[in-house]
Amino acid sequence: MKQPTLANAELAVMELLWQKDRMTPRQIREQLYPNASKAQHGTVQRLLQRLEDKGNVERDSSQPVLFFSAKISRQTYASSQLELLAAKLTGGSLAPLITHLVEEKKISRKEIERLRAILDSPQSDGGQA
Amino acid sequence: MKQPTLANAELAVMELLWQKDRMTPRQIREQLYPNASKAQHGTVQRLLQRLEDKGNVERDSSQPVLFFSAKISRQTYASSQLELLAAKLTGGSLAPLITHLVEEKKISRKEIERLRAILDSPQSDGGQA
DNA sequence: TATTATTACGACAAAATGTCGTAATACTTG
DNA sequence: CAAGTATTACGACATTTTGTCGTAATAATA
Repeated sequence: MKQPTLANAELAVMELLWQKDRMTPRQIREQLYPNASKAQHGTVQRLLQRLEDKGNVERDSSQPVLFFSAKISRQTYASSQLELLAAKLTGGSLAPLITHLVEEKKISRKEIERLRAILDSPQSDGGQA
Repeated sequence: MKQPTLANAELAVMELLWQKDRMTPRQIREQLYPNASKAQHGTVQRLLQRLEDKGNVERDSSQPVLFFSAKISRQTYASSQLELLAAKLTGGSLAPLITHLVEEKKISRKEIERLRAILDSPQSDGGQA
């Protein structure tokens, strides 16, 4: 469950997969390297393989061509990174992080309203201690 | 203002400085490497220097011995990392991160109450758009 | 069956990280 | 004051991580 932090190039691949749901290595390469030089085929393959090793991506070999898709959603990844951050810096608690941003007025009123709405929603009544 | 992400060994030093306010390199070494071998003097010095370069730490040379102290508080650093995370993954917005955690019940009720309290506090009414 | 696309995988260069050694400086004490 | 010790600055590596590329093997297609 603890997602390792992804490097930039890896994240760029995930970004694509979060948008298009499933892509072939070729499609990914064309997006990442528009000037599609011959060499970059391997680069993409390499990144995909590493992402697969880390469990962020999964392949579908049932088709004539390979397809890759995100196994971890953007929000799942983002949240796990947030948990990681909290674990490393604030004993796992989010409150200190948010508090500081609020005090420094780094969060807009609109954003605060959104957060309030989230916390007031029904789902937020089921958390375990 | 954009704090670069600190590496583990660097963070370990910051951890000490966040607790003790100011320390000499020697004190830091004794904490980090209890079996104080001769070699580790330089390691600590190196870490301190890098942290200073990154602006996370500052030195006080006015005393007979050097003193280092955190220039960036834990919360400032933590929050800036949170902003970084949001910028990279959710277009700068915190709502999706929190939402997901709430939905997955990764946030305890107690924590939710704390967050509510924060967002309901007076300070949270001054944010810019 | 040639030709081309696809896939797997090894190899590297560059950068970041963690560690150590040493030379220079300051300090202490016999 | 001189010898020894602690302190500091800084350079040098070994390791890891990242980003990139090449090539050999396989599959698809004309």
